[in-house]
Parts: sequence; C-alpha cells; structure tokens
Amino acid sequence: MGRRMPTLSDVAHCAGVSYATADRAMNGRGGVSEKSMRRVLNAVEELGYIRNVAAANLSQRRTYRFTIVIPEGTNTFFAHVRAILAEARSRLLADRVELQVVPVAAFDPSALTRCLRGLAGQDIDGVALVGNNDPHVYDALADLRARGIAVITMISDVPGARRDAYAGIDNIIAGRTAARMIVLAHGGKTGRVLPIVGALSARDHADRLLGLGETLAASSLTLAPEVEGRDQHGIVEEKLRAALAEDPEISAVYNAGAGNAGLIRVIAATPAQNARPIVVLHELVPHTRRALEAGLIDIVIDQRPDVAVAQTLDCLRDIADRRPVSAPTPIVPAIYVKENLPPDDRMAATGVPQP
Amino acid sequence: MGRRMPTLSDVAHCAGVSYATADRAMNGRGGVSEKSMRRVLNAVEELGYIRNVAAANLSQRRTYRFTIVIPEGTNTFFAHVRAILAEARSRLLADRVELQVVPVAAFDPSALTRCLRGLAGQDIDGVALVGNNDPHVYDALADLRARGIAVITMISDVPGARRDAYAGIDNIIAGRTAARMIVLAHGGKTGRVLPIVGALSARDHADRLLGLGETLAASSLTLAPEVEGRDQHGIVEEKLRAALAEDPEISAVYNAGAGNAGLIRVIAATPAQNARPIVVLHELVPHTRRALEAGLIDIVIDQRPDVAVAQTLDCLRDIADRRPVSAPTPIVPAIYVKENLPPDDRMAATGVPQP
DNA sequence: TGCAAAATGATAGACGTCTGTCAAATTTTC
DNA sequence: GAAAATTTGACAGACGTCTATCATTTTGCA
Repeated sequence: MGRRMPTLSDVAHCAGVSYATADRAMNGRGGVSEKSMRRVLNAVEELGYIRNVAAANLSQRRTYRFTIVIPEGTNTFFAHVRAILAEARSRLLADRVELQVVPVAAFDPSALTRCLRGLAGQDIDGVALVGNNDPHVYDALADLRARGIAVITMISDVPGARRDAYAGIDNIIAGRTAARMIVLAHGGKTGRVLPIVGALSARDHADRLLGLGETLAASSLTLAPEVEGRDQHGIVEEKLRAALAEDPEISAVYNAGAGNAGLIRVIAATPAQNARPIVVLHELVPHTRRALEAGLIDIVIDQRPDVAVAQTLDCLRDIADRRPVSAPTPIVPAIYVKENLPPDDRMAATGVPQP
Repeated sequence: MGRRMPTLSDVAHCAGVSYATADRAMNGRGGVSEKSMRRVLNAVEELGYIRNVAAANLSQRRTYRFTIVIPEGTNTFFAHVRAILAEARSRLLADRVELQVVPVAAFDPSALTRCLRGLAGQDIDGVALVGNNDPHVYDALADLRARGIAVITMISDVPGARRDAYAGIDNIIAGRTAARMIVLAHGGKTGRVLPIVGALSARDHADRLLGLGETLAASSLTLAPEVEGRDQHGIVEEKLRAALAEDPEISAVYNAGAGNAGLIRVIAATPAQNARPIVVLHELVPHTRRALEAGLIDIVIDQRPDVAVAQTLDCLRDIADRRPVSAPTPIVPAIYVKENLPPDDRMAATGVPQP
C-alpha cells in the first residue's frame, strides 16, 4: 500500500546517471562506460529493482507468439495433449500469448523438418516440439535458435544441447516405477513379467524396458522375452494372447508402448477373473481410465502431459521475457490406481473423445 | 504478426459510441443506457475483445497483495509448505505480486480468528488459509469477503460456501488410495491393517480412515482397531510397538496423520527385515523420503502442496483481475515409491543465451 | 592543444487502460 | 414547454518501459 516498487527512473537517480543511460545499461544497447554500468547494477541491487514486464510489453505492443508442433493422428495420448493445449490456448489469450498448434504427420522426421523450416521464416518467439533423433531435425532446431527463436522439447527430448529446455519425464524412471509396482503387487511371491513395447528401436520404449529390468533384477521376479506390438492394438492383442497361452507362468504384463486397447481386450476375455495377471501400462487416457475403473488393469503410469505443457509454456515465456530461465524441475511419472483418478469432467470439458 | 489485438477504442468505434461510454459499460461504472450497453457487448463479442490486464494494472499502479496464513511450528509438512511459498514469493515478485506469509499458532482457532480480523483492516486483495471448522473463523471469513477480499482455503476446507475456492485433496480419496496400495501389496493374500491417526476428532484423519475402510471392505483384509498417536512421534512409536507386539497378524501399517518419525523408528528396529509389515503413510517430506529410499517403508501418499499453492495463487489472481474464476481442478493425491521420487533439490537457475 | 569518437543527458511519443472533469446532447418529469 | 435528470462525448493525465532524436559533455588519441 504505502511503498511502491522501484522503477528504472529510481535506479537512474540512485546511480547518479540519467534515465537514458540506465536504460542503455539495462537493455544492453551499448555505448555505456564500465563505470556507469557498474553504478547502475549496484543501484539495481540496492533498490531491488525488478523490470516491470507488463509495462515493457505494453510499450512494445508485444504479443508472445509461440508455436507448438504436435504429431497428428488418432493416437489417444496426443489427442489428450492437443486437448490440454487447446485449453491452455484460450486461457493464455488474456495474457497476450498467441499459441499456434501445428499438427504434423507422426513418425515422419522429414515432415517435421519441413514444418520447422517453414517456421523459421515466421515472426515467432518460441517453438515447442516432441523431440526425436533425426539429424535433419537437429539442423532445423539449430537454425531456429540461431534466429533467436526459443526451442523447447516436450514429452521426448533431442540428444545434446540443441534446445533451450526439455519438459518431460525420464523414461528409465518410468520403467523403474512400473517395475516397483509389479514387485509390490507380487507380495513377495515369485512371478514372471511379460514386457510389451511398440518397437525396441524407439528410444522411449527401450528406456522404459531398461528401467524395468534394473528394478526387477533386485527382486524375485523373472523377465519373459519382450513382445513387439508396433503400437497397434490388433497386433498387441494377437501376440499377447499367444504369449499368455504359451507361458502360463506369466503373472504380470507391462506395456511400455501403445496399443493398450488390444491388451485390455485380452484381459477382459480372461476366463477366471482372479487368475488374471497384474497389468501395468502407460498414459491415462479414456480407455485406460475405464479399464482401471472396471478393475481390468491395476496401475497406470502417466507422464503428466499437463505438467509438461505448463512447464513448456512457462519456459517459453521466461525466455521471451529475457528472464533467467529456471530449468524446469524434471517431471516424475504419476502412478494412478482406480481410487486416485482425477475427475473425469476435465477430460470431457477439454474435448477429449469419449467413445 | 500483422494483426494486433482489439483495444477498447476499437470496441467503442465498432459499437458507435465514445470511448468513455464503452469504458463505463465495461467497468460497471453506471450511467449507461441499456441500448448502449447492448451495442458495446455485441462489439466485444464481434471483435473478440479481451481486456489487457497488464495495461489495466499498469494504469492503476496495481500490485496484487495476497496474504497466506500458515500454521507455524516444527511440523515438517507445513515447513515444506512454507518453503514452497517462499519460492513462489520471489518468483511472483516479477509479476507485481506481493505475497505476505503470516505464521499463526497451530491448532488454535482463536489465534487464527484474531489474525484474520487483523487482516480485515489492511489493504489486501486476497487471503488464503488452512481451513478448519470453528464458527468464529467462519465469521471472520464472511467479514473478509464482505469487504471484497477473496478467500481461499488450502489443504483443508471450511464447511459450506464460506470461501471463494478450495485448493486441496479430498481425504476420503486419499484413504481409499492408501487402501488400494495395501490391498495390491498383499497380492491376494489375507492380512490385517493397523491404522494410526493423530486424533479421530480431526476431520482429515477421520476422512482418511473412512476411505481406508471403504476400500478394504471389498478385500480379504481386516482392520485392526486404530491407534491414536496425537501426531507426536514419541507416542506413535510407543503405541505402535505395543500394537505390533500384541497382534502378530498385522501385515500392514497405515498412518493417516503425523508422527512418522516414530513409526519409522519402530520399523527400522524390526529384527527380520522380510517380516516387516507393509507401510503406507502420508506426505513426502525429508524423513519420509529417506525412509522410502532406505526401503523401510513402501508407499507415501502425498497431497501435493505445491499444486495446492499454485492453484491458490492462480485463483487469487483471477479474482483480483475480475476474471471468471475457473474452479480449481480437484487435486488428487500422488503416490510415491522409491523409484519415482522427485529430484531432491531444485536445480539452480541457468542463464540463457540472448540474441 | 585540438579534434574526433564515445558517452551521457534531456526529452518526447507510444503502448492500452483507468480515472476524472466538464460540457453537450438527450430523455424524463412536471 | 421549461426545468431537471440522465446519458453521452471529448479529452487530459497517469502508470513504467521502450525507442528515437538531438544536444552536450567527457574521453582518447595524435
């Protein structure tokens, strides 16, 4: 109420220089002697001056322009991410943030590269994308950053320091977490775990399997050979049914990839309910949610795309505001059971398809 | 990039009225005919006008002033909450938000009431507090709201509609979640669960126990009589040791309250490691974290105070900005095991290359 | 010492909103 | 039809920062 926050004029006065000099010092506009620079910085320190970002943006009629490139298609997980983004979009409009969400063909590095190249010419403050490890994509990212556009990877990272930040989980940790839940659910008994992946060549799936193996190694459980389901529910269904028939020792199933609909069908068809294996899988989306509620599966490990999106947007804003960027706190996978599911209406409200 | 966002001048022009009239219409300043009001609102709709909050706040030299009243003392959970608030405080300073954190004696409704009464006279935009069910507190809250001060409860609610929003978990859900983890960890075997509470008269502890009972009822596990530990580790330690000695059938321990240090001491002293009961308890704080890492306990249910704080602050801001208040999404308890613990220390801020 | 280069000061206008004032236009009331 | 009340218009100043311009002072160098 009484005391107001110091302005740059206050700083200038305190430093014994003119406003113009203080401004030149703060905004790196050059032509400032070392002595003046020091005095200004001291004054900033002394007064606790903080740049009023709102006023700064107002003066420049600044609107943040961010573009998020997201794989398109029917994949329910990315549908969920798109819904989260749509919700964020309307909310951010009040803060003068224009969020452009660009769909790009999934699993197509060249399409992604083309898309990124196209963005380079536009007047944009920052770009977020789901990383992969294609060299052409690296180059496109380097180009964007060279043009002063912030680059953030979400959900999946790119190797090396080719982005300003990464917002997403560590999939090794996700795999270890899944393993812990499986070990716990065996209650000290022995058992055999069947892992399913989309493809071992996919970095995230391989990482999850790695984490799974690490934690299982310290338990009394053994690991069956993994099944490759190519993230397609038909294939997952078929191969899983075969694997379960062939190896009756299997006491737990872990799907590190997609294709959960097929997995759930197999479980639902298990004749004796109490004999079904423990089931752990990834991503809380409508059909995994329903399966949890129905007691067909036990655990869902979720990578919390909402947190990843929030961190991404915060980070983009920090960079655009020339604020020191706090490296986002690594996101840790969430564990969901039937009882701690978040309210459903949120998904409905954000337009996630509910078949 | 070309198109700029519509301003209130644009709205006025589009509606065929003067800026002054448009302003009077938008800010409910009275003296506007129904016809003009309608035309202005139509123009707002048509142009998609959104009030520029930054400019508005700048014009009024507005700094948000929020006060958060937090129980003081050595309780590690509230120490954690205070740490989260301290972090938020410095971060929000850049957004012209002055966060005042006021400690108040724990478990003392009259002290809380006095504190709230004291706030009523100050020039404050919003207050957040940990709710309880004392009538004098209700009255103080009603008084605050009557003075146009937003009131938000966090962690624990107040009954009825005596606040603008609640940010926190539902403790019945927390209890059910704990029960589910215990059921899971028994792997179909029978067992006996020993619940510990601070006091059954505490609403949150009673709720957790209620949830626990609900979910256990559908399992093969039985419930031992609960132990009241008064949230003090010495008492918890003593009573738990006695209970375990008396009833060797106990296969799981669930602490719905505080005093975890005493519980952990008892478990650590269990002679045969493999014979220790399954242990589920609440709140991820340093000592429960260490116990998880050491394998002394199995599960920590956390009420995510960081999310509660973030929701609280967002909500206070929305109200102060006269924005439609999005009712905060109910927070769902998080499940932590050894493997998915969040990183221990927040990473230091890193500079970002500037164009 | 003189001159060019560098550094500094002074200032004005813009951004979009809020607040306030005053006069003019319109409507209502008697 | 005149007086009173209500509604409207026009405008000016403030908020803190950025950008730009121009005049002035200080510094470095020959």
